[in-house]
Amino acid sequence: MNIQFKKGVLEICVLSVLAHKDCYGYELVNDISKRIDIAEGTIYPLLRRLKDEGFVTTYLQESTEGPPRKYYQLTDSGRKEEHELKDEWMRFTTSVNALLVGKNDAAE
Amino acid sequence: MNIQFKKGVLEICVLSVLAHKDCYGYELVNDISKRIDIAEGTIYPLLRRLKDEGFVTTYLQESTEGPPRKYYQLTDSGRKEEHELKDEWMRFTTSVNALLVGKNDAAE
DNA sequence: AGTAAGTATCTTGTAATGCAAGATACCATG
DNA sequence: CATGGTATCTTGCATTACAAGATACTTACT
Repeated sequence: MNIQFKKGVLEICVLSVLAHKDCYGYELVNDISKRIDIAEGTIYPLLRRLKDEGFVTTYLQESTEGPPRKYYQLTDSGRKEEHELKDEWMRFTTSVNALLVGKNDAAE
Repeated sequence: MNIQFKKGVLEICVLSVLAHKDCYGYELVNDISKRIDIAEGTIYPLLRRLKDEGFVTTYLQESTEGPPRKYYQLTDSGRKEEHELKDEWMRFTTSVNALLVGKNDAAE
């Protein structure tokens, strides 16, 4: 899969999944990987950025299956960001698709 | 507009426009800019890459409106690449959109 | 005890690409 | 001769995804 396509998009995917339920990093990797390849080396720095920017908060929860899990939860700001990014993504893909099908009138 | 979204996508846009007609760089910037912002500092290095990879060839043509124009023309390899990248882009956006609307059954 | 495998988090360094800003140069108009 | 539109190109920076590895907890097998 083209790595470049994912730039910026994985962030929306993470926010979108978190909009439905709190998740820990490892869980996000598994959930998102069903549709789009994503590596652990990608998700953890991304989650740190989201936290630094105030889009998520975290809480620890013990697990019987391994070390404690760090759950990520959307803030109000995160919910807003998720909405705005999704809108922007839709507008962007619409523009790109219009270009790709050649509806570029213009050229007389 | 989110710069990250464009990563890898502008390449398809350029190939797609060139699939319809030969263009020079400045013309590509103007054509594509109608739908998606693209800077000259982006297009020229991109066109150089496409040429280095054998996806396009070039020829010069004089202009009465300024310096000579360097036209870019798709090769067979370029046409193939355009087709493959477009397919990959369609598959990618389909996957992302499925994730964004939350059809992630899985979570029981 | 020791080892392996699954679960879970995190860091470091590298690669790729878009952009701002600038340099260069041709042509027309004032 | 200065300005602005046309046209090409380069340098250095910012961002993001990833491979590869380190760490550590739990279970299960030997």
